Amino acid sequence: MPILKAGKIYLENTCTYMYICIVKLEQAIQSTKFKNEMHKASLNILYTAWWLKTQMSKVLKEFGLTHEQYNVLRILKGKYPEQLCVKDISCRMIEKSSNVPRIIDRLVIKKLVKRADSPTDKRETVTTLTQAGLAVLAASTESINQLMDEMVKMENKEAEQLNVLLERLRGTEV
Amino acid sequence: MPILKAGKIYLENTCTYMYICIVKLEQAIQSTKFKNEMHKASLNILYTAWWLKTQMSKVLKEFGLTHEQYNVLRILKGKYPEQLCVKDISCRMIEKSSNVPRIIDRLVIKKLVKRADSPTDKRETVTTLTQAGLAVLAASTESINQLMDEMVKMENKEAEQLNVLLERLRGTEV
DNA sequence: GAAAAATAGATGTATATACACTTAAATAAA
DNA sequence: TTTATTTAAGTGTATATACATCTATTTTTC
Repeated sequence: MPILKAGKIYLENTCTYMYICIVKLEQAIQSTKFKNEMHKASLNILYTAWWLKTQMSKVLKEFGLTHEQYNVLRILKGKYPEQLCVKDISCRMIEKSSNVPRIIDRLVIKKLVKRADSPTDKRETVTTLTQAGLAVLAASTESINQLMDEMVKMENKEAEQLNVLLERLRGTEV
Repeated sequence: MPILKAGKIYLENTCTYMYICIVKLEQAIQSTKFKNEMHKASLNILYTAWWLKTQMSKVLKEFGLTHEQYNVLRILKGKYPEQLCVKDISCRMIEKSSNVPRIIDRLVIKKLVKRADSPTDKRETVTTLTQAGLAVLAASTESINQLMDEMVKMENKEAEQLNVLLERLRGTEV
């Protein structure tokens, strides 16, 4: 049962096309022999993450954002209009070792966020979205959601099952 | 049913300990509201990939290797003693946009691979593992396999199911 | 066979990652 | 209260990513 045809999709928001390309892991990394299913699953996760990131980055580029900058903006939105310090942003990042101060630097230059000294702790700096930041985030999120809907056609039940298995892989008791 | 206790594991190969830490996605990225299960699954994949890479990188560091350098060594091993040109390595990489010439540069400096001009096409350069490269790869692979066995305790059937769902997410007809 | 197009790889730049180190401020311990 | 420890953020460096561009070949087309 085909769930998505390879081909191009049109993103109304940015008036651009994206090309969807469909490949099995074996084709994608030109390998057929895996130590076992678990080893194959690890490579499959790494490849799928790269694939997701690449597709999303293409959309975000239209808005002058990188994947990590977008992640920071979304975290700030989650608590808006509250101001968040660097460590509160860091601990919510998907990739924990991201260098949040420098990502904020670039967002400040683009005037998408404002940085200020914390009134309660002089070591901390706090950051909030600007109006421009809110606008760019809203528009880019719309395109990202559209991309996801077009790109990933998966039953809700399957996605649930996938979440269970990923938690299980990481050893979480679910 | 607990499948893995959080705690430290001992890697005999490098005589080092690694700490295993178990967290659910909601804890890991401090978020409980997701647009839908599919959106949650995407974040879960990105987070799990980062988690896998981080754990593996800690082991590889003992051998002075990065995750990408290790990937190139494994690709070369797959065809050893055949010499591979840059594009043949690139198309087998998990992350396709990796800059293979520069990764090879660093492996040449470490004397883990040899680079030569291709006899058939003057544009190409071909690369093979050195004896040192083979040795480092064998030792590091042993540690990586040990890590995987300790870290990820998953039934074969579950891993199979995970592979099916990841292919389905990417739209591959399986 | 000569000109045009395509390909392989190298190189340059901005951003990000991973990790060590520094500084200033807050907290804990003496 | 003075010192020691911890914490928050920023800085520095090597490597990697994501692109764009350049050069030297090879292949295609006329």
